Amino acid sequence: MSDTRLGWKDVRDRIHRMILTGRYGPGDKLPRDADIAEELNCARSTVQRAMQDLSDSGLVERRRKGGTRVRPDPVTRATFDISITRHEVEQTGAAYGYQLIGATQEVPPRGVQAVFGQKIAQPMLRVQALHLADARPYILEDRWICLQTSPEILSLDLTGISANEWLVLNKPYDRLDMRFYAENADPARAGLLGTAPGEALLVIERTTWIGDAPITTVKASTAPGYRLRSQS
Amino acid sequence: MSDTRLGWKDVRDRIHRMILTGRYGPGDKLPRDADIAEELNCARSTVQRAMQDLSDSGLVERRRKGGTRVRPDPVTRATFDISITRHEVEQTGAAYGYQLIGATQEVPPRGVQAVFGQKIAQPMLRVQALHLADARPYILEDRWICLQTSPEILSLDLTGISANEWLVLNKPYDRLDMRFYAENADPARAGLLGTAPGEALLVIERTTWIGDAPITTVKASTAPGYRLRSQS
DNA sequence: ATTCGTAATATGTAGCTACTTAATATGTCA
DNA sequence: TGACATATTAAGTAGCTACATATTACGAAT
Repeated sequence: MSDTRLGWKDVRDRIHRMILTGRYGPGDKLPRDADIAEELNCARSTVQRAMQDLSDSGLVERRRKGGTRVRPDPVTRATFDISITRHEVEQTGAAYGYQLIGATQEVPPRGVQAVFGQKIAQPMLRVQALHLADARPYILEDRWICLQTSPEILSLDLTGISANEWLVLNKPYDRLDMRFYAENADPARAGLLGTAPGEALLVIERTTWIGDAPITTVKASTAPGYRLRSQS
Repeated sequence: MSDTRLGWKDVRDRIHRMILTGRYGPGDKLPRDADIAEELNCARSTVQRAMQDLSDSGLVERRRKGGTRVRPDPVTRATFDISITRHEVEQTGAAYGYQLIGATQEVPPRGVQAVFGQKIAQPMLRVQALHLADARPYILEDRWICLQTSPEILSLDLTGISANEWLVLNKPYDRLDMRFYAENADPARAGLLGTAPGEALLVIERTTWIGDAPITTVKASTAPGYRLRSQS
């Protein structure tokens, strides 16, 4: 049929195109892997890999015995890469700056206790810091670090290394939870970010866990104009 | 060694844990797949699948001949599922409402022409609509639809079906570009969203393409309080 | 030394077999 | 008719072989 055999990406694209062109619509059932394999003259494992990929990207749903069908409620799945803030700044060609505002041991407020699912209030390390790009405020982070899982943080000089960077390199997480929302700058944050109070800020909240134990939660308020773009 | 053989997810978790515990740190080179396979008494293909997964999630980097190494610049990869707005609303248990504000043929402004990479200014269909949750404003969308790729949209009654939904079901895309940012509500949007001018709004911009041809671009201004959460 | 071609090597892919697992369908018995 | 055990089905996983491909490493020629 063809001089070159089909790779699993070819198979994936082929099925993808069939869905795109309406050959199969939302909710429709696709043939069994084995039949597609025969049709395309390739191995079932090739179709299986192709289908896995389509399933991962949210285009189809696969169930044992039930077969494969086009998702009736199509989702657009977007992925974002969030790297260490220093690298993010340096990648734009700007000079990175870091400024520690404060590091204190406090009992976290209700909201922070809630995201951690804590019952009893335990003191945590609160680190507030400002990331700069070409000496201009870039991201203001308000971070709470669990001292049970990261006691070593207390012996660190946080004026030199950002807690962000140290944690990413030394405390890899298991589970991650992210929230995005917009918030008006209060006077305090406006001052630190060098903007006017009331300015709309994109806020990125991240909480990381290792097993059931929380590691840290950050509220990163980005400077006005900050944009997050999806990969691919 | 064990009564049950290791699956590729077991292998993945095992390597993941080795990185978590510091057995291998950022930048470190991992053993060859074949060696790991022998070490764990499983097939190379099993290790390969495990490694692929770790690579996909941004934890390790793999290069032919170069081997596998822990990413020196770890990224946290977050995925978001964006579904049809109606489904999103209904899933919260709220009643969905849709209100068409206007549909006109216009030549798009510079900014829209730019995201589409258009050289010559061609008229497009502009659809402005409001999505409601329990009769309260939820998302205000300002959409531009390319008439070259979707001429059928002109014969639709957009008071009944949202352009959002029709496009997702009928014009699947090839490529997607997303931007997130925060913006202060201008008086017009504030009125439509039932909030005060200046309020911080989370804005989600999406542009979809089929091949090289643009399909649509939307600027979705979410009502205050809107939050986006990452999956898993 | 520098350049360039070639060999060596680790991952990537395809194909096959065999078996497992989850979900559906069916058939039996009350 | 309904409930429950059992068979069937289609995807999921593991193992193996063989070959492809991308890079690095090395060695020869200039």
